[in-house]
Amino acid sequence: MKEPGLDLVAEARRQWVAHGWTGPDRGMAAVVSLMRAQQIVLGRLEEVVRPYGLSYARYEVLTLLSFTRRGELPLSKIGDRLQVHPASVTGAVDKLEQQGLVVRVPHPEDRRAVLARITDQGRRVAEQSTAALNEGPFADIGLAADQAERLLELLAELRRSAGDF
Amino acid sequence: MKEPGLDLVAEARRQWVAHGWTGPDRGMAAVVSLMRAQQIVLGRLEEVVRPYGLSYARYEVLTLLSFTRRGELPLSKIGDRLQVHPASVTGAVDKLEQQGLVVRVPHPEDRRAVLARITDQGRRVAEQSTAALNEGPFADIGLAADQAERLLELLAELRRSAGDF
DNA sequence: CGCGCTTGCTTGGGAGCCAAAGCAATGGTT
DNA sequence: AACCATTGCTTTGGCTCCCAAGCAAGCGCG
Repeated sequence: MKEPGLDLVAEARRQWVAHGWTGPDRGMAAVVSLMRAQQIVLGRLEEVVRPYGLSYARYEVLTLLSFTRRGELPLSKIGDRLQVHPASVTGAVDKLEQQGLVVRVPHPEDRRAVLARITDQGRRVAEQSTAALNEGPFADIGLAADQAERLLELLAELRRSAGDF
Repeated sequence: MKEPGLDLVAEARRQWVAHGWTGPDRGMAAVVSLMRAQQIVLGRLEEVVRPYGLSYARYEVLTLLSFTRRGELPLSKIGDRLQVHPASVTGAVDKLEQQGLVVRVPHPEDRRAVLARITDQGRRVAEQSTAALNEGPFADIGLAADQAERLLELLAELRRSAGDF
């Protein structure tokens, strides 16, 4: 047994209140919950996707490409859509390229830009890993459907108020 | 202006539905929201805490220590409470130690164990950074109080069903 | 007693993210 | 046409997290 039975977030919140920090205690608890939940969920995703030789970050890139008309996108667009730093995109594409799931091709009009294009093998891997995610973590995130929907709304509200869209 | 006005999560969900993946689309959207929200929130926290020479990870360690009776804890306990890998704790304590916010002292009974003890300076930094967080991100996470509370509950439920406690 | 499993920490390596700097190509301005 | 700010990508370096391996100390069992 390694289960302390205690909710660490509730524990932290009690500390906050005990120190007289009532008010911020709610936000603190929400923040800590968020971090922890993300950690758990991401762990699951990585697990599911690993057998396909992917990390979740690279899975996102691959899937994004598979959704585009021509299967290609400038790296900058990838960064925009996925909300990650250009350097991260470079790294992900490097790895995907050396795995043969993507190739870099020059942009036909803008010689500064580079397109990442998904390969046939890349498409196969994208399909398979998506299927695995759809059957696993995406099918059940540990909440009832209406709860998941409500969570989604609250997170959207949080993101909205942070200017995410 | 660089605001596309579009919610990228809603966009992804549309793609899912368009591909006939209805059902998992909800979980997918919830997961992606969660990741994005965490990214946003963590970014805020790092920002607030940086002026004190801390990262959020190290802030957590420091605060945890400040809450204990004697201001010290074996590294293993820190890992348990914060739910992070032992190697991460070693790294965080290394850094805190070289910043003079913490010292390593031998465990009086178990010679394998090492205690991290917060220093006076560490306490000051912990206080100040906590105050900053309490006035900033913790006071307002971008949701009304009842919404934040509801979010907290949903995340707790998610964590619970993942066996987090 | 002593062998062996467990526990506690550290080290080394991989991967991700970000910030800042460098370089090339663009494109608007004068 | 010449200039210079902007854009697109890469590189380097810092930080976090994890895994796996290594080593020391504790503990339990025959």
